[in-house]
Amino acid sequence: MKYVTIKDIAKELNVAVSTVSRAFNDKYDIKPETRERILKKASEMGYRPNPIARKLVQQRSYNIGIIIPEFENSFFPQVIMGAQEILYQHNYQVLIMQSNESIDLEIRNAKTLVDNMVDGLIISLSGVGNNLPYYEELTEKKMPLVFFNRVPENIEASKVVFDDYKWAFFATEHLIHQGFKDILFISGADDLILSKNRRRGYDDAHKKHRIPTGKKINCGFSMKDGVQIAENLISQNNIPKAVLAANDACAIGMIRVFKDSGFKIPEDIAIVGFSETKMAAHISPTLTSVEQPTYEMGKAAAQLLLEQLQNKGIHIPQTIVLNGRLNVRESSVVLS
Amino acid sequence: MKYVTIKDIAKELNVAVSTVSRAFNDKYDIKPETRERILKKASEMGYRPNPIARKLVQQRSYNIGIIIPEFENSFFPQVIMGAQEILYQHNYQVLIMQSNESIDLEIRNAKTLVDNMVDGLIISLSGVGNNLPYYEELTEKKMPLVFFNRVPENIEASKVVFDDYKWAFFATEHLIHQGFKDILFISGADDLILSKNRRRGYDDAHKKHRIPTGKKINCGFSMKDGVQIAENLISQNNIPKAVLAANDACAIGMIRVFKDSGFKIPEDIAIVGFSETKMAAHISPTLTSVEQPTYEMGKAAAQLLLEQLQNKGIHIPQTIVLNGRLNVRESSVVLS
DNA sequence: AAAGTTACCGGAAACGTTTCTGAAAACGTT
DNA sequence: AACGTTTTCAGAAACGTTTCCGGTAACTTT
Repeated sequence: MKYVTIKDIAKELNVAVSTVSRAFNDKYDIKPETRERILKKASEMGYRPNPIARKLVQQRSYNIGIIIPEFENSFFPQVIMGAQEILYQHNYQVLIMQSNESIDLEIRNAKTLVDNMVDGLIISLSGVGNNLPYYEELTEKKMPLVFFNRVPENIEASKVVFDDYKWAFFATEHLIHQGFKDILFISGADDLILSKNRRRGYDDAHKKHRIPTGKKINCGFSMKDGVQIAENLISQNNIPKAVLAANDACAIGMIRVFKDSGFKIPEDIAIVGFSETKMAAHISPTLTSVEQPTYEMGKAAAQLLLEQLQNKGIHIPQTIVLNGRLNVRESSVVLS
Repeated sequence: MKYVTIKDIAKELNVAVSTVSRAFNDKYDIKPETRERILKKASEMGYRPNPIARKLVQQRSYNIGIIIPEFENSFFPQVIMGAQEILYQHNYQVLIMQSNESIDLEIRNAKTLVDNMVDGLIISLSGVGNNLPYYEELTEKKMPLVFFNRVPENIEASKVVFDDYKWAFFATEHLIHQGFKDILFISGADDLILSKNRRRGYDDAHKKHRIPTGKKINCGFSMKDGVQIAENLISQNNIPKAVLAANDACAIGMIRVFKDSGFKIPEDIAIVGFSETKMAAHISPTLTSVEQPTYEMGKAAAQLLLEQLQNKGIHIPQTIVLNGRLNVRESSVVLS
């Protein structure tokens, strides 16, 4: 590829490169006529400024990096759309990288983005481990950082989270109200705050209603995980009365296995999902699920980042907690 | 952010910057000992090479841009995963941008990526329009380009496509075999080759079995589109016996509307989807759908791009056609 | 021991910008 | 007409690399 540069224009018009540069950055002194002349010639020649060169001298890129664990579930894509909407409005470009649920890849992604001089980073963790020291380092170096959804516990950075405690509590209580006693709790890796909060919600709902809690299992957030767990339960002949699943994908995986094995849902086993996907309303039985404001989450994260970008230096980490909703459907309601 | 540079290392060790550079690019002459010395010091100081500076001088970035129309359906994310796998192996980074089904945004995305000196571009079109001249321009300027899935017709570039003709034909024939006559055809915008091919397949299947074709409708690829169409059909009281939908999202949207309105599927209306998603097997009724090798598509696109990157200059555009499979499920089979 | 090779490294230019410094030109003031 | 101000621009340094060119020192060869 051959690019037209500022020098080409300068030569063509017998002006200095600095003058051409000024024409494009109207904050400097330049006669309106020469400015017009340059802009006209530039567009004739098909000139486009080279952001790489600009980054190098300005030491900033107008790029924001977003790192997500996966994009098989529509959750993260939706968050990204929300963030993009806000960031585009402020002339930031968005670079997306996905870590495939691997902490190592996550760090590599973060480093590549930092090396490429992104002005800030929006991150959802693939897990908790040796990535945290690196993020500590970044905050010390004043790199603007916002975590969302899967956030670390002890890092001083802005965060956008969902009120997992509250809605795990409500979802559990809903199952209890429906008369279910032996409720299996499934959540993501134990070191995610998200999992801890849900677990507390689950526990407290049981406490409130003075019934003993059921079994607890950690797993990932994919359909495969749900399938795996359901198969294990069946082979151990240890079937709970109800399940609070890690997310919809997990729930749907379980539903399929149980249905295939002849269990009736919700009569034999009730199921509640999390992070409602579009599918919840379409599968059979329709799935009760906790709905999360994905789009809003992206917007909020972007806004927190913009704040940091604007007040360079002084920055008080904030945590925004978003509310949700429990959509009750067939998978958890026994008509009697 | 303060970065450690090659100069800092040079000063620290009393060597020239060129020597430090050589230490990192082992193709040059450098004494193994000094090389070790430099590498050791560099890692002590936490040096990381600045890709921006490197891009500027090398006029290449080791970045590949991928542009997709949307990522609500899992189709595109899966393709990306496939492409990433190959590209990572060859030390390329992947930058993902999504056009939100807008041609204008698509061009803006392409331009941003080109400005950022990506070495190549993998693209799936949001539509056909004034984006094509720009892609023509890019091919003339020797920018390596690979289109996939939604590809342009008259551009000399490598392409990876699905055998839409064949599988639209088979899917239609399947419906005919099941005894359905009045088959509605739904596909994406008419200017996509993909739509034309499917339409031909649909037409030819009818020709083969000597029955007249049904109505044809163009729409987008989202669930909303399916909902919209189904509602229209119902309000016009013009219900076909079967539907070949643009994709699973569209099919699922229709299924919901029809079910809510009291229609029985497949008895009252049979439905076949396209680009099978994970959901096909989980909704009720389970959805007959044409399965596409998404992951393979990404890999193939990446490989075609790598070829271009390697044989700089001479490059014969290739088109890879991938095969698929029809997964027959409840939504199209009437048990009698 | 002189000449020719080779191994290693320093210096500097280059990539395409921005931005600082200072100078010329135009203008206004007395 | 001399001076001060303002406007407009040219020149050059800088950002962090790579890479070309040339030079010195060491080693081979005769």
